[in-house]
Amino acid sequence: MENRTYTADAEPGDHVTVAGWVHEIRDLGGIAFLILRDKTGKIQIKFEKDEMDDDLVEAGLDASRESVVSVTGTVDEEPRAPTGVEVTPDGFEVIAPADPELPLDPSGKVDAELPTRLDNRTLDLRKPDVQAVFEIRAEVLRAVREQFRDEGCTEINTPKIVATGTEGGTELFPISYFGEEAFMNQSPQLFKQLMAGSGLEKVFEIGPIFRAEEHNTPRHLNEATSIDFEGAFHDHTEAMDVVEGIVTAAYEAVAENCQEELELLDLADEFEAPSGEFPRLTYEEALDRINATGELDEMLVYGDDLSTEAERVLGEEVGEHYFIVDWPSEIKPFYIKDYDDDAETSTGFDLMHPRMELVSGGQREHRYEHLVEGFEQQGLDPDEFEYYTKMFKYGMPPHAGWGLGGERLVMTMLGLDNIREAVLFPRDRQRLSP
RNA sequence: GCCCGGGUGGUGUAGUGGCCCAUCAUACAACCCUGUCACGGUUGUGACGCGGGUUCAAAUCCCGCCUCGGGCGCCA
Repeated sequence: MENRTYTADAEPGDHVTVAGWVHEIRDLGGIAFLILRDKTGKIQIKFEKDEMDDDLVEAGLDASRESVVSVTGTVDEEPRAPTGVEVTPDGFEVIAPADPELPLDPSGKVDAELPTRLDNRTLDLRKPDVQAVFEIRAEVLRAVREQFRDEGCTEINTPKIVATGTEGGTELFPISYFGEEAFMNQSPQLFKQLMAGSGLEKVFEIGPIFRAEEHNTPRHLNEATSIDFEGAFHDHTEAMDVVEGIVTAAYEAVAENCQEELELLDLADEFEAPSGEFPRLTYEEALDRINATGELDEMLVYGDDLSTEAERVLGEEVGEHYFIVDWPSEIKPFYIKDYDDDAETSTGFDLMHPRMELVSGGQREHRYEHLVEGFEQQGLDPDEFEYYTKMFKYGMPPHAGWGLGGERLVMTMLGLDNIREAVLFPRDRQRLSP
């Protein structure tokens, strides 16, 4: 739109055209105010009934809330106006009227529940605090990319339509691929490993992953954004160094570049980037600390996986991001390498936020025979994964990597109650549209 | 997959057998009001998820269905 001025840029003395949505109309009788909202904020438009053209006043006051309008007029300094300036219009046009009956209230006077908000995401995202979440999400992704690039990683994009599942375990969405059975990929795991063995060596991918699990919780999605890393000649401790850098960079970028958004979310005072070095608890230390709290009905013993409750208890105990390392091999996937001097202990690790798991990773099994053996022990047919395993015959370096849940990162960073708030159009057990 | 708990005007709610042709807020409509900033005031509009059952009487109790949220498992 030519000659459009953002409301935030309207200076006293200017003659401007502002365009946006009708936020509210307050009619006081002889004088009325229309509050116009755009991406940058709000501005007050003044209608003085005795002193202005009747048609202009009528057009302005007849506009329904959330209609898109453009207003041309003079900007004046006005201490009584909410932003200190107001526009006296000489032109007013309704560009796109809004039905007076709105499915939710973008002015935020009346709350709407999450399903209502998600059904009407466009209107929901007219609320500044909702916008702030997605501005921050964008900044997180930008900072993560920059940090990876600074570390010499190459961004890759791998197929989301695949012939076979990644590593077994989670359920996959089946699709028909020209009549052939195919699946939506649950993880870029196998492909990024193949690239770690290529000349690219250090790669990352930010992309969707699909999981057909019928869970129904505030921290699961069936389509999520995974931030993945894989590095050749990395061991698991070096991979943990990388994830520390990534998570810290994301927090620092938000602290530095998103003050306005943090204020909208009432987080400006408390928001703090982590130190950059997360405690690395061994699995056994984690068990001891959980058991020491006495909060669990039953003491955990070696070999137990950590239940949701155990994770919560440990999170409260540690109070910051932390790693759990040195898991028993039996409860970590076969493609994660065991220690060379201790076949019972895995190099797998998890990065935890006090509220939930954020990352899982480890050093990969790069030895061809061990890998094929692992497939067989899992009851998987190595032939189906031949496209993958065969590359381990042609010089596959030791490598390590991890996957970080993008929405979980944003959710825990901002203290969101529900992961769906961190996605524009979430896909969950109940929701396939919009 | 197993287990809980919900669905009342457009939105968010009150109401757990008769006091309910259903409360309040917001919205919408009309009128009054020249400095609002969640403007205020008066009047009005608008709802018990669907189907069946129990009862003299059902928003309220029972059954089925639809639908939503949550807990666990599992995971990012």
